[in-house]
Amino acid sequence: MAVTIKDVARAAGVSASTVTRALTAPELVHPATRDRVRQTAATLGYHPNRAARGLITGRTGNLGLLVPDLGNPFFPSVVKGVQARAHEGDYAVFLADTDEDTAAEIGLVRRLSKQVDGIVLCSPRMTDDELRTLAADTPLVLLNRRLARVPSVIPDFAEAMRQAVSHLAALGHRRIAYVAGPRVSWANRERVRALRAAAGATGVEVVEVGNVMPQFEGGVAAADQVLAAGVTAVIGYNDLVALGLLNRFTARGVRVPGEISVLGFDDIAPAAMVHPSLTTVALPKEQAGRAGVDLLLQLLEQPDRPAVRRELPVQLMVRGSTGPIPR
Amino acid sequence: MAVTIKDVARAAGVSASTVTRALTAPELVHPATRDRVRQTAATLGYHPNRAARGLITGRTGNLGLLVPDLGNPFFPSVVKGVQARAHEGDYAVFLADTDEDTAAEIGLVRRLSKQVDGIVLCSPRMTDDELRTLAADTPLVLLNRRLARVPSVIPDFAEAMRQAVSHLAALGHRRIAYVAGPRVSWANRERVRALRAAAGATGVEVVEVGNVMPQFEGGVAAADQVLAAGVTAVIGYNDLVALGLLNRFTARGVRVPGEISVLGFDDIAPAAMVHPSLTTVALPKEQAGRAGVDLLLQLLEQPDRPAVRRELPVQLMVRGSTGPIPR
DNA sequence: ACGAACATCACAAACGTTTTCACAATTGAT
DNA sequence: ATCAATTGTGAAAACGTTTGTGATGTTCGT
Repeated sequence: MAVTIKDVARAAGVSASTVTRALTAPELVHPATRDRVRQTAATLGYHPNRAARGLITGRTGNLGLLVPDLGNPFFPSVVKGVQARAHEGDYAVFLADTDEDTAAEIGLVRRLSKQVDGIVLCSPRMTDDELRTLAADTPLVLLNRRLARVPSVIPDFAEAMRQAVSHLAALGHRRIAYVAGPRVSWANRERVRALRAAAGATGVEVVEVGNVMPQFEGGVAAADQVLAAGVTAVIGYNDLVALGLLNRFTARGVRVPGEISVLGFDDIAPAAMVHPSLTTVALPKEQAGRAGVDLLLQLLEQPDRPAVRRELPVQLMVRGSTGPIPR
Repeated sequence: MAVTIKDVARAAGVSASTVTRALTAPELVHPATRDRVRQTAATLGYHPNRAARGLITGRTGNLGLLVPDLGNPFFPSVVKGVQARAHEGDYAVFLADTDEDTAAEIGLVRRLSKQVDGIVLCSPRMTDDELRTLAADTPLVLLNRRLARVPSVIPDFAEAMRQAVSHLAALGHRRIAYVAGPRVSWANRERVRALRAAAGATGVEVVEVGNVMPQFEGGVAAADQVLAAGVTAVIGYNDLVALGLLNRFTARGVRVPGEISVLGFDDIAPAAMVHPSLTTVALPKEQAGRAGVDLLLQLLEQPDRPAVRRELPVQLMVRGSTGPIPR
């Protein structure tokens, strides 16, 4: 059926091993035969069978990517970045969605790990120990999560919160709310810490409102508590939560930013589609995906190099949902 | 390193072939040895090497999925459905994003086709002929596209437009605009046809406004033309376009639905997040993904069965962006 | 009690590569 | 002119499975 290496060998009048070398180790064969082999391979439309190659080399040429929820536009953006970089390196990408389910997460990693050379884990929900166990078996890179001795790429949370809080402080806000994401989310804990630091430095008081799912509905659910807290601004765990807040405020007739300012995190597309548009701290999503693959490919080439930790820049996007405090 | 079939064979005191049969053709081995083999395989944590298996069986256990743009929330939903159904059937999924690029689309299919048993093509932009050529080489299932002799799953466009137009007609609208999507989009052509039929049957006049990219920006760009066309309602090619229209209308101070009603297509999550929320025709996204995999698995089992064409039900979601005509 | 049919299993070949090893031919140094 | 080193190539083994064939022992009908 498909054209194999033997077909090429026969057509070019050489042995199979020469064909292999002509294609993968050009310096080992005579330039003349190399060109001839490559030529016939091209005309015959030969492509090496990756399964056969993988069998002997132990490499699949595939990467795995796990995300907690494709329904959050944040993750498709990351996926795009991963795809782009992976294809450049001639890797294909297995994608799996864990639906925010920790158990499913571990199972999927185990399953994937047999079929890929390495895995990019985006915003994993599992514990540090579980993570470390997996990292011992499989080359792993973490996105939005930091763990000793495992390569990771994370946004600059501290700077992000500094920008957010400075912006609100400059508008006169002195008492703000933070709607927290899932308790198991490392990113949430990190944001809280960064927020406290930034708020402390600026003399802004922070009220924390319960843990919600990192979704639109979570924001809707938290909105009334936020209003009851007597604050003049609120920062959502992420844009979806902030959009939920915005939606509920509008539905209740609370003017944004007239009566309360709303600030998000991520800068997903819908943030710019609503009215008022959402002020948010933009995280480099595609870039994070690309960086993740970069680190993974490095790890595959030099497995015992100390783990790299890459921190990505962030940028506050000032839009319509933040304004001066009510006077 | 990893535990192989020989390890299991040795531990169970049988030959490798017996191990294989105990696991894949249980009726061929004695129940006692079958159980013993399975038991030792389990305790040793044996999992067959898929590359090796693929080499001999010619099957990879992998599926490919191509989508035009992960940035449109419609597609992540489809991806979720595909994933879910594929994992049930013990298949893993290669995902690729073509970025609305026809050339990339063909290249990616060719590349993927070597590594998968079949491909789900979602809203492909290539021509019928190109599609047919590919379908001759690789098991293919089409989503949102119909083509003779190729299995496909499509929403019931005719019914969708009937529901949309009836809704608007009942609100008194007699002259409406349609903002068209990409000219190369089969779905766009199909929607136009269905819209004309529905409008003709209801006595509603339709104004078509240029072809735009199926994105938020496309809707924003078309909004002013729509207003200039002197219509009382507008249907967007999809929700993103409709959200763009909505956004621009709001920015210009045009009241929705007071002065103009807006209707979308798809029912993506952001449609319910904006204010006013977007009336739209919901397409079964996850279900479409699942159905696509269903058809693909059928095709793999019975390659020369006549191609199935599955039509999925749709549902108008009436929300805040449509209302009675201005009086 | 005898051969046919069957059940149960092991052996070996095959899948398409890569890689090790060895061999021949050529080159360079003495 | 001789030997060592180098270059270019082929044969064969290996990767971990599945599957065809055949061997052995058992069951059954007569």
